[in-house]
Amino acid sequence: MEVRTRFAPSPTGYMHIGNLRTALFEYLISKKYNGSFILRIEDTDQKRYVKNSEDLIYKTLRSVNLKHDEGPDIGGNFGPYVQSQRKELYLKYAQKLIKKDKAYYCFCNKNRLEKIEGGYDRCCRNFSIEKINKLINKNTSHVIRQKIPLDGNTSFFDEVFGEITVENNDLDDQILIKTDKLPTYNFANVIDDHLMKITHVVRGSEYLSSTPKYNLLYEAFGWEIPKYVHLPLIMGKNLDGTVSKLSKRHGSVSFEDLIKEGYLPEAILNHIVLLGWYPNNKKEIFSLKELENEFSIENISKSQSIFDFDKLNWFNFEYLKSKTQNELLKLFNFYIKKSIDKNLDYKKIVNMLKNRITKLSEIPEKISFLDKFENYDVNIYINKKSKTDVKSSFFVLEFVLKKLENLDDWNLENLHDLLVNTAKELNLKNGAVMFPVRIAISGKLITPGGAAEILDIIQKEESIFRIKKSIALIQKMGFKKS
RNA sequence: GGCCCGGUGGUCAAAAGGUUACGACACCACCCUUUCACGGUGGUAAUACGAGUUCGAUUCUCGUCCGGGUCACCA
Repeated sequence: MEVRTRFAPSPTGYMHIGNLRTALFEYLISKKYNGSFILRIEDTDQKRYVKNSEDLIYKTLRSVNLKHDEGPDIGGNFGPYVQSQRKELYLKYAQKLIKKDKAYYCFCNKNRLEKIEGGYDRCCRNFSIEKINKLINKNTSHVIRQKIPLDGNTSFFDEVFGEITVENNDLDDQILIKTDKLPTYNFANVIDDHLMKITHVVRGSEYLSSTPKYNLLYEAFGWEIPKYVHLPLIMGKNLDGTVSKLSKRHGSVSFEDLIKEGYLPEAILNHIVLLGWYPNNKKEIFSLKELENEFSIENISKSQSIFDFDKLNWFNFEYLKSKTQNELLKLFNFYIKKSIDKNLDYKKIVNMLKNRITKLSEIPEKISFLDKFENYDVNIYINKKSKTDVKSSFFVLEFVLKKLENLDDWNLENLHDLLVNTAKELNLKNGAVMFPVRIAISGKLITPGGAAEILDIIQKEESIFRIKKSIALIQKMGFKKS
């Protein structure tokens, strides 16, 4: 039998990282067994519907390369793939259940329900046919509820968690069809999964406790029960140290937020696949193709995991490192433009930034000094290791300035040599020259890149200008020429 | 609170009765170095607790504790 999995997001406006991870696992399971990955939109809650969020779902799946084989946009043999377009179907099946005495009409209004303590009291469960007909003829609004057995227990087998048994007593007569005639999530899920021939129901473990009700439904219909694969939850750490289901208060937890922060889709995917699954080897960096081969249901873990931004940073850094200069140029372009107005060589900036950033959003702040030169505290010239102070720096700068003014062929190699030779000439450590020059042209104690690199990027005219300015600054603020 | 699930360093996690308890991230130190990074080397740090089963428990059983999930006309 063909393995079929489905990703069934609700169009609520953003892609939660936990949802994406579920989609990933569903995709991987289908690929692992050469099966199909189906996309189904679950829009039965008209109140929460956010317009155009289907587009966001498509866009997200595309950007992480999770291609679906069937779905609203590409069709398939089991459509329609949007639940609101399947409305009549659910009602029909619910009525079938009523005939089988596995479901019943409930006429309780919300007011009454709210007053009952301890959940629904099953007051409509045993209404006579006459009474029901009368109420329906009077157009009394109603829902359809599942008729859960009053005693006994229900077991199901989960591929990750194993056998789980609960007392039927603990299950409530959940609503199948709402007053608006649309199905609830739990009901629509069962119907659609069966009709779409889904073999593996993959979802977060928050659904573990409602799964017995699913089984009862499948049994009532006489349908084959799919394999359940419940995934351990992704958690977030709260400010007070406690943990809870990953949500907005934990920071950026939607895919699009993470992208905005400058994380790469591949890095995000790689990070979340390792949250709840582990490979048989010690490997950590996986391409999607590799995952398709190596993924296995047996290696899904049971315990929840915390979404760790440090680790994500590391993954992002690793993926950034593996990019070519051209790829980086494309990736960095937008962020460099944010803080650079001048016409500088972006390639050089990329080279300088490489290995120095973990996420793209760090770029603007890191390189703004290339564009704007601001006054600074001259005390930053004092450095033990480089054996520099304000006075020595002043001397070096004046010395180097003349040499730079005479340098015609302004390139990285020549600049580097010039500085090294200067140090030799003055009988100083390299650092004693590099350090003050770097500060003089950047105005910063810490910069990405060294003196030669920065000189090369901002070019001769600006370099000379900045050094002169720095010399003047030292004279004015700290050290009087003797 | 009832029910369900889980519990190995700060985080992710390997070890499916016998190990000096693997590895990665983070952290720290040192080396390299032109600041910061990168890179290299090394280090700190864990089986929640208590009983049992066993020659021997991280591993099996039970209890306690802790954590999480769920109890909607939301998904």
